[in-house]
Amino acid sequence: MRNFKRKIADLLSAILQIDENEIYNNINLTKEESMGDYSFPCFSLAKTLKKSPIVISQELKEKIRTPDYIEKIESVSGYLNFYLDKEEVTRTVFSEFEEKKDDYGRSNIGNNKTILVEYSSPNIAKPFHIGHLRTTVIGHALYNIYKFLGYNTIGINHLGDYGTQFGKLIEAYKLWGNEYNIDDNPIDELTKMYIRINNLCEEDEKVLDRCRENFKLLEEKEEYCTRLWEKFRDLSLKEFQRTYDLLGIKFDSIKGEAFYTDKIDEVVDILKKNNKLVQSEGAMVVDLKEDGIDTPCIVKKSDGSSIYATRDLAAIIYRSRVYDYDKSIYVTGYEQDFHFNQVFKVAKYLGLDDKYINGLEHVSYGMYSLKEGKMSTRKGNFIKLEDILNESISKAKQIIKEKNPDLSEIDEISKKVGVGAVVFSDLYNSRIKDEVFDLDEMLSFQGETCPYIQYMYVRINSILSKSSENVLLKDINYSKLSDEQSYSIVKLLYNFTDIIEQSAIKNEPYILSRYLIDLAKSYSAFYNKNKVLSDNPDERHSRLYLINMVGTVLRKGLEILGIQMPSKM
RNA sequence: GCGCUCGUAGCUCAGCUGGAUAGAGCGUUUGGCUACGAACCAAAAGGUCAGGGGUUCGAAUCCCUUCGGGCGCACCA
Repeated sequence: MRNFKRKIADLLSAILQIDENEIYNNINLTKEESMGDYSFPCFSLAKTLKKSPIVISQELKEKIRTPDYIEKIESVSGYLNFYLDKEEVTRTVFSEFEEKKDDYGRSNIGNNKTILVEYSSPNIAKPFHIGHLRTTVIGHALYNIYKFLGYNTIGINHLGDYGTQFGKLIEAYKLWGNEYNIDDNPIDELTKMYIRINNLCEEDEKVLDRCRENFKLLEEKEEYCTRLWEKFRDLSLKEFQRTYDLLGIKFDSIKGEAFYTDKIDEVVDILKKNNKLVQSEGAMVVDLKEDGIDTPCIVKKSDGSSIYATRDLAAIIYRSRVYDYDKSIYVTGYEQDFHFNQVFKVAKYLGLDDKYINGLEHVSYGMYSLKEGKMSTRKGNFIKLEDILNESISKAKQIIKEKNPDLSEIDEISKKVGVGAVVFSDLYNSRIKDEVFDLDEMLSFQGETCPYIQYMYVRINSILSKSSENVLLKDINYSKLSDEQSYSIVKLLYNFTDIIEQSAIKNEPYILSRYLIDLAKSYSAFYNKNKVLSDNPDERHSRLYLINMVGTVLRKGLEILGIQMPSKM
């Protein structure tokens, strides 16, 4: 059994006659190595036991028969500190790795439950800009995290391929179609048209009405509009694919909002049947006052066409039937908090099993802004993601040429390093933080960055290939790994599964990112203090095994974040 | 106006369900390549945790309040 904290909780529970889970929750990891591995604060017991915390901890210490996995127990000013036996911990970690190797850290707590991850979801005919970076990389990382935990995971790209915006584009094409060459350079040209039509709409309300009318025609499958829409869609998808290829992302399902067009009638029917649909200012809405939301949710606009929310509701019904999901998360910016709040409330009235409703979760993240201000496609104020990735790749290439001119496969490696740097920088902070786009910071290769992790891995690799020894578990002398640097690596490795689980519980990939930095850092400190290829065979074997583990976890960890590990750089 | 959210070192951010002296990276200063890759390591300086109350043995963390930033509040997505 690997859970030392649990063991300590059981130990204390037996003596104190307190529920072991309560004790388990009160046991902390210590802050510093000098205070041991785990600590149990005795302050809350003072009242019931009518003794001072200091006395309690001292008495506890005397009552506990120190088990063999614990080196010593100390009572320090009201805390009971447990020092685990380092060899025992190391042995536990090593034997687990020996058994699982590349699957070290993988678990099956997901129990094959189905989880849907909706992410990326760019808008057709608009540039794939850095604003889409977050949903794309956070979603992809969560997708991999859940998969690693044994969930049946489905990645969904819910394209923004519908809505009034297409009415606008169709109108623009009608007006100026012959002025733009959308076949050669689709997104750029369509964007220009989009900006131009938006300006016209602002000047002239009648143009906006014609745009809405176009969308209504599209929804009614009118031939001209549909054909045009299909063309825009195909051209855009082809262009987006280049970015997805750079990022190495594939989806299990790519369906746009348009896919749900013929499914919105059912939504309307169900809501009607459940007496939830009311007329308001010409539109069909669901009143949500009872649910604590003042603004009603529009299901049909006054012209009878559908709206974002309607299509999301249709998607919920569809996905419950097709995937029978247990959980369904939506990775979008927090400006959509209100929207999803509404949709999830309305979803309660669709007559679906509670499981589908309770499984809905909006995973939101902060905004990207430019130094010049907010990004806006309409104002032409954006930076294309593809450009950033390519810039990072060429920067990586330049550095590699400088530092390692003889390296072969330089293009492949530059791609891994360059793309990794951008992706990682976006996965390094908690989702909710707003970010001001800073190219220098994003393309930084020093300090807490992806290239730092990759660099540590590459150095591990180079040591491993220098020694051709195949170290077996029986060759290891655990006493050679009790120094501060080695043991702090062991403790980090011990935590790997827990870190992945935490990332999933909070839907926060940064927990994993920061862990990988910690591990890389602690490897670097170890490396500077210990010679791996020591003349002493016991030392050499033990260290080789240890650094092989570090390398494996670093590689696996980055892979889960959606980043490739180079073997040289 | 109402709702949500954020405010920690010069900058960018961690700080787990409240626990011991608030931590990293960048930047600044200093030292380290005749040990396996210096995209590295070691060390120093740098904080009234936005302000004020409260709960608690104990608060950056929980509650209230003020201030400041961001986002949202029906026919866009």
